[in-house]
Amino acid sequence: MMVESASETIRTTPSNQNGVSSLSSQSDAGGGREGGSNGDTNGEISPVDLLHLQQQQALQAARQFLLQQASGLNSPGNNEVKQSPVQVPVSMAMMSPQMITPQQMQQILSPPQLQALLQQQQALMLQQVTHTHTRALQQLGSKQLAFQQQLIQMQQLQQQHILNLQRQGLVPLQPTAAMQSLQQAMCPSDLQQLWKEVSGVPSSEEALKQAEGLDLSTNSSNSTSAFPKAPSAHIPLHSLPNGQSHTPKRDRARLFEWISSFTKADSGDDHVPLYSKGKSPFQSVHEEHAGSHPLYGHGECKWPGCEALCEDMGQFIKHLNNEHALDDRSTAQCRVQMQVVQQLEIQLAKESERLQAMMTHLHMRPSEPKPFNQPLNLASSGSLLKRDSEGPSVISSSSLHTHSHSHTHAVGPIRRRNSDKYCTPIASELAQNCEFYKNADVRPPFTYASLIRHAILESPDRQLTLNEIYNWFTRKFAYFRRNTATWKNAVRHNLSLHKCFVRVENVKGAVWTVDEVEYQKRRPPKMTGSPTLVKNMISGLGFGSLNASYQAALAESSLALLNSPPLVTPPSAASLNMLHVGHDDVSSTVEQVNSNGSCSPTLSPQQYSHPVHVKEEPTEVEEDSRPVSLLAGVTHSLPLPSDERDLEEDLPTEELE
DNA sequence: ATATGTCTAAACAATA
DNA sequence: CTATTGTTTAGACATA
Repeated sequence: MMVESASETIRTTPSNQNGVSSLSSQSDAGGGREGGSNGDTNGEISPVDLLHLQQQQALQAARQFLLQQASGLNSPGNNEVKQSPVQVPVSMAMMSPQMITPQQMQQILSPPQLQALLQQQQALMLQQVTHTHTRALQQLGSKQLAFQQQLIQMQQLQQQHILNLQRQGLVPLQPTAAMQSLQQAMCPSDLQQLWKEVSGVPSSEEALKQAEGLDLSTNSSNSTSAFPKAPSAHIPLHSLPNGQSHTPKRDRARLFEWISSFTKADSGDDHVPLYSKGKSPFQSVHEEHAGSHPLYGHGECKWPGCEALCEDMGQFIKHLNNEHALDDRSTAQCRVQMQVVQQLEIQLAKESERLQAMMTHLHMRPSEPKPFNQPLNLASSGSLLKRDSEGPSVISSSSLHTHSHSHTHAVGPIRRRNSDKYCTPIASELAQNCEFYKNADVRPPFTYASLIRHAILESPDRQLTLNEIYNWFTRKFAYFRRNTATWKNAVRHNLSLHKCFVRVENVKGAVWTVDEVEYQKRRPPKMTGSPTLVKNMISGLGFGSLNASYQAALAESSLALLNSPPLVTPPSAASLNMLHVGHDDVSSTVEQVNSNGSCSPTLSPQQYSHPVHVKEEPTEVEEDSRPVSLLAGVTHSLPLPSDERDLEEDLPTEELE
């Protein structure tokens, strides 16, 4: 009862900094609702309606923009503006400083590109001016109108991005009255006319569907197009040896798998709780150039910041393989692009939220389905999820796609380094994607046992009551906010079943602790790190078919592989481990080294000396001698991915929302 | 074919 | 008495 209410609280609390949760969570599975609620019934459009429509259009435009960012593809026709050479800089502008540092930026962007950024700024201003003629739009065909409108909205978004950039001091301050000028340029009557015409074209819902169709098709056809940043797909750049272009074969293979894992376009089955292998075929970067290529357009390479001229596809392919091979730089750029997309998603969410706030302020009812803020809150986006009616819900591929963008890194900066306290793969994975799991209705790729262990180890005293464990689950994972009976039973089952969980009588009741020795003993799934397996696990996280457990174990394995800190396992050894050693070998290697290197809390000497058999005879754990505190301090020296850690350094330990 | 590990479901007892 | 907590068993899956 208490638990239920707790989880309910979490569910309805805006627990992410995107702030969309609380708003969009109200949306139900109202796919059935047909638009129409825009209130343009009698040809009369209130200012509020206009506002709303405008926002919708903006969001739609943003979404399209986003899709193009994601795909890097020139959709035929109408996107000269969006696909201007300054595309990357503009996108970069949207990144928060936490996302990408100026240094990174300079590494990735050539000086000319940075300059282009400034030019973009100028160009935008010019465009804004040109749009003072929006009246003329009325004479245009409706489709053109719609497009123009999208452009306008897009520019609004871009302006905001520029603003962000300015905030970072990356761009000299310039007048950014874009929105105002735009809105001033159009008197209400203009707008009315415009919106009428626009709304005559594709409804926003239709547009959304189209967009999603595009999304999907893009996703499935371009391996480089979408970077769902599958929860565990994180390959720390620093894990690559030296920042050199030379990349050991194995690592190359790893990178390749990582990248191709993004191609997964699997539509989840219903009823399957568990992450399973991506069932989509392995789509390689090489398979997709059947005449066109998302990275090739207008005779030039569309790789962010490249623009190399290529006469034909063949030449482009050659260029692609030569210049954008699988190396650190390319991977870095991939990540950047990933973050670009994520930032766009965030922006989208913010716009959605703003819309909601505006509507609320104007005493509008929460109003009609807002397709655009759905993607950010998949856990409750009924229209995107198959759910509720059939037990465990699974994110549909489209939502997955979006989702992965929006949440994975959406909150990158907010990641809690607290979770990195323990050098386990699950810890770093959770640390990196905690927001993702918190908001996405995706089952985490870990076994119950490992989750429980993590929960316990994460607690200050390394002990939790059952209820606290429950709460941890619901707090950290949207997935565990449903079907409580099932997973709670599983939790209890695991607690009882595994020797590694030790029940300890406490003053205020019983708490559960972890016997790390037992835990380490416990599971040596001899997974021989099959690259394919790993890839599948990564790409298939959480979606698709059944079989939970093993896949979870495998997922953990793959995580161990992918997250194993390079400092601990030297490149050569790492690659060896990767392919020939069981995952636990890797992780335990890590942890052992860590413990030797005085950094692993989990395998500290204290732990080893800790009584193991408490189950039969509950031993009293002396609260004073808890090894925890002593270990906690060490965590900062973890040889973990530094670029990630830096960002988390100054954050409070636990953010509870 | 077997062992292992996991998940789910369920029955049941003890406790708050 | 009810709800929670904890234990145990059993079946299903998947892989080594």
